[in-house]
Amino acid sequence: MPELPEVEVIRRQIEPLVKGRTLSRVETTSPSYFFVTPPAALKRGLKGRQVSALERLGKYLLLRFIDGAGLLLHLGMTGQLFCTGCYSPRLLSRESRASVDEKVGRAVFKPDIHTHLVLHFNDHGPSLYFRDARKFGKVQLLRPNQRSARLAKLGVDALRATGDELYRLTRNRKRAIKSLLLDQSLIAGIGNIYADEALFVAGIRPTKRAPRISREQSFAIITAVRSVMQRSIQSGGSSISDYLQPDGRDGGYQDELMVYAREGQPCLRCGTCIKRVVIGGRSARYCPRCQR
DNA sequence: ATCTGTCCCTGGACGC
DNA sequence: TGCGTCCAGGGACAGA
Repeated sequence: MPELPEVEVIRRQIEPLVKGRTLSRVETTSPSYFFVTPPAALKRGLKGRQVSALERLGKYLLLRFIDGAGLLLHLGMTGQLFCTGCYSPRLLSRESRASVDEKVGRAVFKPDIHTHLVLHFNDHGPSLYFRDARKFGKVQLLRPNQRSARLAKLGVDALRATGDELYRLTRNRKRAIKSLLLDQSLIAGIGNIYADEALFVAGIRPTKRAPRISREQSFAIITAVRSVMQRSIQSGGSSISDYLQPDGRDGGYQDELMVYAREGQPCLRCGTCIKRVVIGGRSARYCPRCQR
């Protein structure tokens, strides 16, 4: 599922592709929970707008237009952004998602029933496709100077958070450290994968209560968050369930995971069986020996 | 402030 | 092989 590193990989690939271009036509599926802004209003509001930048805020993407308007995107759990012509062997697993391009003999993405938003540009260059099988994603059009309540709630970006900040956040809060790391209003961008991985690297058990985290441990956690995420961005993100890069390639970080999705398997450091525990309704994986 | 439960949704895992 | 059932999981929100 897309967390900060995956969203950042997407941003880096898509921004140069769309910057400076003007939207000509927008296709959508029917109104649903997915569309914070109803499809009809989206189509009206996007047409003719010129892209100035693609920003990332936590796990959100904000497509900015030169007049100050913006298109806010959240990928939820299964959201994917693709560009025209992207291809992947994985796209072949579902016939509806892709067709084999006869000329190049490979699986090229083709919009299907789960492709809820398509952005076409007036230069007839590559289009942008937002596919989301579970519709946990979100699309919202922000008018010029409209403040987004969703963005306003976000805490400091995970790549910019400091050990001091985390230490301050852990005072006077009784929750488990894992649940605190997942709280987007405190630190934005950390999801289940990177919370588990960072806590492993920092050697801290996810169930540990926030007030019991020392200043030193706060620094260790933030350092781990940063290193794990930067390494993941370099390798193209974690292709765990649905995530693919916009050009269709798999990420590489799923092969470097130490605990996430490794429940029941031996710890790669000490051989102890990786355990799973539920914290705040979300599962957490950890090594009982390496993490105290 | 925080915790719990509910909802949104569907593919994949699992049992028979 | 095939069908029914269960469930994960980010985030918004309501209610305790």
